[in-house]
Amino acid sequence: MLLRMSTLFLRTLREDPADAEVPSHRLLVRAGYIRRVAPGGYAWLPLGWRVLRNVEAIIRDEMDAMGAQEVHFPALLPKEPYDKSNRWTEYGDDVFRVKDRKGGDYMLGPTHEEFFTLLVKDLYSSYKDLPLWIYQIQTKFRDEQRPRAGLLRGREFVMKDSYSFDVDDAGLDRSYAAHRDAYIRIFDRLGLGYVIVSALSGAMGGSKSEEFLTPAEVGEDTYVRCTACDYAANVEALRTLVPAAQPYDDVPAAHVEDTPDTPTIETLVAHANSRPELRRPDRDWSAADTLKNVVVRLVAPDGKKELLAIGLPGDRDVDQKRLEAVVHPAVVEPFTDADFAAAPGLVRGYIGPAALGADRPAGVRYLLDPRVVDGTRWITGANEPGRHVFDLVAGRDFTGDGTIEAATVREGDPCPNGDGGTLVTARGIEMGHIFQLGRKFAEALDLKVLDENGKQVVVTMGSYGIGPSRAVAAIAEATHDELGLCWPRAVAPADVHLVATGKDGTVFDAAQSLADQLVAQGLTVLYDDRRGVSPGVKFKDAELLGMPTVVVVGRGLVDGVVEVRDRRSGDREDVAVADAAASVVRTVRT
RNA sequence: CGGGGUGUAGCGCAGCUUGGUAGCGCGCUGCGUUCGGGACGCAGAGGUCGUGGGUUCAAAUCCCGCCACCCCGACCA
Repeated sequence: MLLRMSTLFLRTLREDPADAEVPSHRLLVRAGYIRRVAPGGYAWLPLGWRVLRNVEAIIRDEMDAMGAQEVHFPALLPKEPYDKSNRWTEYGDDVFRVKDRKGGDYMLGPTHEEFFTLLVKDLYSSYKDLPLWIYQIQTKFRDEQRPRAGLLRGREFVMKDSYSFDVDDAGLDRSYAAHRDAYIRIFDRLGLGYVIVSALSGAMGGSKSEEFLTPAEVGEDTYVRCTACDYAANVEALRTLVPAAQPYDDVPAAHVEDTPDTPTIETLVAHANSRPELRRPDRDWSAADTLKNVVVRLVAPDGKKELLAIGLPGDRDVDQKRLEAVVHPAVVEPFTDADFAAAPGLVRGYIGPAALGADRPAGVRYLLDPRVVDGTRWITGANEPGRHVFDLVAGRDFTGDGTIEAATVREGDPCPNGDGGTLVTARGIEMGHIFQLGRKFAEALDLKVLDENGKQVVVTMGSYGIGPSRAVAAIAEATHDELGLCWPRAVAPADVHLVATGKDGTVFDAAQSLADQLVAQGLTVLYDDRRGVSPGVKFKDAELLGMPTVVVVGRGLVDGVVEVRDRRSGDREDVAVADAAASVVRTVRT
């Protein structure tokens, strides 16, 4: 394949586009790989399209190799199957909905669990047909609240989604493991670093799930990993290490104290430490000795509202993102001043478990941070202004309705494996997500097969996604340098960028001849055959466009050499013209 | 949805405070020179100044409304 710069549909920009912040977005636009056509929607230009197709080819290759079969669905999907899984409601405003001329409801597919399930139900009815793995590479639509960073978060994007169908849980485990292995091979081939982290299943429901994250500053996911073991998790899915229950026989009975003007944790701690009779004998009070109770309102997809109180150590906050993830598909609304005014039982700044215990206001659910185990003693609100309770013991003086993982995660927190390791945090781009769905969709849509005893059994499923369009951005993000893009060989739009410099016709003849030889060897060559364009412009473009190998035919030609450059390292080497083709082919193939 | 910002030529921007016939750089066209690190000269093409209304002899500029986009906080491949 030969791409000629003189006719390639490409315009590189000398300056950064004003609306692009993150490097991948900036460079992909500047280098003429993509153009924005709508918020969260991009046109792929020839070079960008080639990269996307290269990424897809690697994914397709590994999916086929593992034994999955490619199919393709419409993006325009009817409502009925979504009603059965309840997702027509659950998706809320996150999807595009359209009506046909007869008023029929449709959704632009954000993912396809229901339809794969129905297709299998359509055709299969025996355990002998399973396991089955089918996938597609398809355009998905989500009405993101805020598209950003170019391809990293679009409203229209490309996704490879695959689905596994098994007759039992052991089969699902095998299907999940097979996909996990295939994903590892895919990300290895794409040439970018990744971590596999435990994740929440979120909108998909189901049990086990893991994400493949590429570490990146601009990533939207925060994850933790242990310094001592291989534990890694999205912060949303982090399990807090639960301390052992503590004895409390020698803890005095809870006592209410006047604590004027202490509406915040800081003022409360300072006050407690300033009163000799309240001081601890061994050390100062700290924020971690207080129990903070935060009230929020949950709104379910069907509009039902519920009050949720969260009790957590005062040195931590409620992490909005973790909370939303845990209560999904409900959304979280703050509890406002007006709400407090309407709920006299809840005194802002002084809410304590007593108000949330047996005689709490109707409809309030009270969940505790996992660290609030039986026997822990707390300073907390007494449900009236300026008063707090001391020595309130969990399990003795109050209990919650359960626990909730919603507190902020900090560097240095203990690893949930309890091996003494501590957690460090980092950010990453979600490149892939694999789920054990279980029987949720099969039950909703009545997908059953006969087992070997002739009995009807519900099929168990997994779903597995990779975002190829996001991967293009993530690879650009991970590999670019200050000069421009810098593609790994596996996905580069061309193997070689061949630059002819000067005005001498013999230079262009030699370059053309070299291009022909490389193409004959099966390489894709991006040939800068533009006449009258200065060498500086061509070199800058070559660096911006980011082919892994750059070959310059120019002033060295009179001495019988061409220059071979490595884009990433910047290394340059002169090679005899006669050996150039063979040398470049060797470089590309190793 | 909350907060901040921006809409002027294909791209990046100035002009707006203080109203007076729309400008700069890049890119683009023609001719000539140049040719290994974003060359130069000359001559050109290209603009409903986001949009609707208002004030005024006169609006990119002042006033009111609307729209769009970008960035920062809560969702997902």
